Amino acid sequence: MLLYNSLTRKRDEFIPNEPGKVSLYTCGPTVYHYAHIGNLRSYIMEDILEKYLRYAGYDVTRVMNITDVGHLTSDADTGEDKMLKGAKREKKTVMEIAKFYTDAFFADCAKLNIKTPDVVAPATGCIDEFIHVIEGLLEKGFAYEAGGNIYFDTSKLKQYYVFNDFKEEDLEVGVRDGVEEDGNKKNKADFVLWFTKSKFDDQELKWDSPWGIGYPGWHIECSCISMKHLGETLDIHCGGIDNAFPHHTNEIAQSEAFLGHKWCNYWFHVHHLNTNSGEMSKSSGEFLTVSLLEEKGYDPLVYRFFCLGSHYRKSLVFSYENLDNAASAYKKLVAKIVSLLREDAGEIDSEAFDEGKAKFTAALDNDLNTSLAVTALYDALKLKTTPATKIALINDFDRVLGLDLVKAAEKQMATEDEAKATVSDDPFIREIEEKIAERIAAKKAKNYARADEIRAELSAKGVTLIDTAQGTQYTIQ
RNA sequence: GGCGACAUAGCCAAGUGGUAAGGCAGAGGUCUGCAAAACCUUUAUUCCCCGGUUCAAAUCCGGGUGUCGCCUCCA
Repeated sequence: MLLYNSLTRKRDEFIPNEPGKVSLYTCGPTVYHYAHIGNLRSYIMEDILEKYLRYAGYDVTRVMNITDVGHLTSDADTGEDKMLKGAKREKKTVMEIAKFYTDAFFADCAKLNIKTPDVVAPATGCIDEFIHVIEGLLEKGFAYEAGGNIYFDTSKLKQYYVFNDFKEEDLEVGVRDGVEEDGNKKNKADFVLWFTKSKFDDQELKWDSPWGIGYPGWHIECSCISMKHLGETLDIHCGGIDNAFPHHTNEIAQSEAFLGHKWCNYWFHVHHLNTNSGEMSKSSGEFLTVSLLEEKGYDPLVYRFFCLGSHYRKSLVFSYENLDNAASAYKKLVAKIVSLLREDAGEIDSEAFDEGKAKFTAALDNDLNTSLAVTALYDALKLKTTPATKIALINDFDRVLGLDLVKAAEKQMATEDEAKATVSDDPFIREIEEKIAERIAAKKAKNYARADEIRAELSAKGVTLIDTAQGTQYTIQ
C-alpha cells in the first residue's frame, strides 16, 4: 500500500515496524467546544485509513488523546487556556466542560460512523508521564528552565524543521493577532514543556511537579500518550495539516530527543475543508456542526459520503450545493440497492466478487484514493452478476467506507412494507387510503382533473403519491 | 517576506508518457393521462498559462500565474 508521507514528501510503500501490526496515533480534539464538520473531515479520513488497514489484514492499535488542559491560545505565557475560556463562557468548571464536549465529540463520531479508537486518553490522566519525559529531557540537556517555565531547546537538534524547509530567520513572529514573543526563550522555535508561571491565577487545573505547581504544555501530551500506549516506536501519526507545524514538529523534537532514536515513520496529514469565503473556523461565519446539518435535514452519512468523494490531501470546499449533490447521489445508491434486495438474490459468484474487490483495493492501496473507491462501488453495481454478489461486494466495501448503504436500503424497504401492511386503524391513514381508492377510480373513469385534485389535496396534508407498477404508493412527511 | 500543497466540464472528481473514467446537475428520448421514479442517449478536440524534451505530454523538465495552508489558537 502506498501512503503519502509528509516526512519524505512522497508516496512511500507502507511497511510497519512489526509485520502484520500497525500502531496508529491520532491527535484528538481540544474539548472546549463542539467539533465543526471541518474538524470531523479529518477524523472521517483517518477512520478510513484505520478501517482500510484492518481490511487489509493488519492488527491495528489506535490511540487518541483528548486535550482537556494546557492548550493556550498562544504559545507565550500571555495566551489564554482554551479550556478555561470555554469554562468561563459557559460558567462551568473545566472538568464539566471537558466531559460535556468529549461526549458530544464521540456522539458526532458515532453519527458519522467513525470508530472510537482502541485507547482514548485524556491529557489530565497522564501527568506523571509528562513529568517523567520532561525530567529526561532536562537530564539529557534538551530542556532548560527560564522564568519559571521549562522549555525545549531546539538548538540542540540536528534538524528541527522536518516538514517544512523553514529558515529560522525567515519566520515571522507574531504573524497572527494576539501572538507575542516570549522573552524567556533562548531560540525562536523553543516551546514550553511545563508552565509554572502563568498570568492566569484562576487556572483551575494544576499539578505538583519538580519545578513547582503548574501544568503541561500542549505538545508534550501527544508524545507521552503515544509512548505510554504504543511504546517507543509508532507506525503512523495522523492529524490535520495545520498541526504539522508547530505541533507535530515539536512532538518529533521532544520524542526523539528523549528516546534517542527515530520515533514515527509515517505522517498522515488531512487537508482542510473550506467554505467559499475561506477556511472553516469556530469564530467566524456559520458554525457548521453535525447537529446543524441534521436540523437542515441531512443524514450525517451524506456528509461522510461527501468527504469520500474527494481526496484527503486536497482541500475541499463545503457548500450546501455540494452537499445536496452528495445527498442525491447517496439516495440514488440506496434506491439501487433496494431494487437489488427485492430481486432474486441468487448465488455469490466468486469470480465477479474478486473482480469487483480488486478495483476497490487498488484504489485504496494508492494513497487512499477514496474517490476512486466510490467509483469501484458504482462499478460493482454495474457488474453482470447476481444481486447476491453485488450485495456481498457492497457490504465488503462498507467495512471501510462506513456508509451503511445496505442498512439504509433495508430500512427503506421496511418502511415501504410497513406502509403497505398497515391496517387502517388510524383515521388519517384510512382517509388517505379512501382518497387513493377514489383517485384510482377517477383515473379509471379518465377523470384526470379529479385525480389531480385528490393528489393536490393529499399533498397539502404532507402526503406524496407515487404511481408505480405495483400500484399507488404514498409517503407521509 | 519564507516554506509547502494544489490547479482537469456548471459542481465533485479519476488519471503517474499512448491519445480525457465515474458521480451530481443539465439537455433529449422511452415509459406512464400528467407527475415522480426507472431506463437509454448526450454533455471537455482538451486538462491554469508560456516554453522545452519526445514519434507521442493532462502526465516529464524549465519559467510564470492563481487558489489554499503554515510561519506558535485551529483538524
